[in-house]
Amino acid sequence: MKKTAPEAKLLVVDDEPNIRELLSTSLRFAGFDVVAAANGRDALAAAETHNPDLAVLDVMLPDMDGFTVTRRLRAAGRHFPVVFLTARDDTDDKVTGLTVGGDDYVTKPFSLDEVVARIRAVLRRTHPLEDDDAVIRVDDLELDDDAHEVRRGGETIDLSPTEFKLLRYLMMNPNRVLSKAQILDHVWEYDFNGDASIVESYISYLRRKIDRNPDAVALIQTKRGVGYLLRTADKR
Amino acid sequence: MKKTAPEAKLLVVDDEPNIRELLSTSLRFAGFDVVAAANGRDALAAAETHNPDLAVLDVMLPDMDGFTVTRRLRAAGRHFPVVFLTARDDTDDKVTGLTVGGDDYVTKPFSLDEVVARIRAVLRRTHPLEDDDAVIRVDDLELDDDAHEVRRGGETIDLSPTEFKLLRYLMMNPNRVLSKAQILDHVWEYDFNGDASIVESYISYLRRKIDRNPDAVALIQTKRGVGYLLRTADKR
DNA sequence: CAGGCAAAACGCGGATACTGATGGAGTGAA
DNA sequence: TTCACTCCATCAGTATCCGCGTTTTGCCTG
Repeated sequence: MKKTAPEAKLLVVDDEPNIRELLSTSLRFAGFDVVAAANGRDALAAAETHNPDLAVLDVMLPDMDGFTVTRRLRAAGRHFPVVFLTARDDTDDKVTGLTVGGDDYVTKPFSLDEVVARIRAVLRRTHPLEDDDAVIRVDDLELDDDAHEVRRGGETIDLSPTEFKLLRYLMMNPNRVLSKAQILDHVWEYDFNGDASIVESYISYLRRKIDRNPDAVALIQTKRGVGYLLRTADKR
Repeated sequence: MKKTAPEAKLLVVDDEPNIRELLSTSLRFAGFDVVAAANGRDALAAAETHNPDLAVLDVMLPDMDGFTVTRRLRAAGRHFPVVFLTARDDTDDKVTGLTVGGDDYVTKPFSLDEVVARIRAVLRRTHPLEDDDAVIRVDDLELDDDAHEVRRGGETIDLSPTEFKLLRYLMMNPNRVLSKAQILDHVWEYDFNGDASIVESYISYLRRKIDRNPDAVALIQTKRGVGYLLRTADKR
């Protein structure tokens, strides 16, 4: 997994231990420096102590809701951005105002890769200094996260949301075999309980769209019995 | 979001914590340097201490009204412009006279993007030095904020107020996908609690007026499942 | 070494749910 | 009245996921 150049410090706040662990672990693995808290009170204290660059904040906490936490943080002079976690049905209609300022939100159940991508996007917007680009490149393949657009050799390729997330995951890990289980864990929502054959289907969809030229070396390769791999041309 | 080049310092005064927070956060993100106050007394003190370039001032404050605050500021030799926040049902005679100097006013409930635009407009008028232009251009599309006018290829296009605000938001963020939630948060008034499908309607209206030529590449593009995007032709 | 076998991967087709585009009705304000 | 705005219903087009039959591949055995 590509690391963010200067490691940003994140504060993860969720009362469900499973989610908190899941997030902490994968964000840490993504190269972030992670501090976790289980409720609003601890979150405020942790913010004071660690002064994070961004917070991932569940809106439903046992002691106070995420908005209150945010308001108190801001009142205390902490102006780092927040990525809110909300239940899917809260968001569709009611809860608004989550994207004000540099903030953003992700609905539960989320896919891990999606959360990482959103966090990176928010950090990119609020710390525009770094030359950290929204575009990932592998060979003549370009994936632009801001525009949500994929090009191969300049040609725009149209992908469905899941195809896009899958390709992004592959492109973040070029020349590394990714098992179907890994792909499921990162790209699909964490409560998905279908089987891994769905990954085969989506790999097949992707191949049809990005590896349509049968003469060229395929970017997506199968490692039978192990997983899949996105290969760069200049690799051996 | 486009930032203002030389950061101007703003004083935000409102007694409702939510509004104060909402404004502070989004103005800060818009590139301003923000100081906030909850009442007239604190506002006067803050003006002394921080010497802002502009104040955003609620006319209804617990201790004194916004006009009194302004009068005292002026008496103290502070002549920075003020953008007043007023209730929609305030009588006209109260509101007239607000715009006499370089001042302006916005009615509550406001749209965040609208407030930012008005503040920029006032600053533009009072600090004409900066090469900060009132005209946003994307391809052959021009939006003139001062004249409140939109042209495509020289041809003037007539838009309703909401259509105008929506287009402005899109044009301020070219080549970036904007979700319906983001659009609602920035373009609609903060107390709007209808659902996001209204955005679809307005996108549809805009397309009819702006992308009426079916042969040309559409400026407004749909990213299914993600949001909308205003595309520039010269995409790298 | 050839042939056969089984597991893995693939591709297709279809059920189902969802998303977005659009037209029209209702409401309220100028 | 007319214009903006909002909401709703409908329709078409997509996306997702699963199941099943086919193909490929690696391996084992004779």
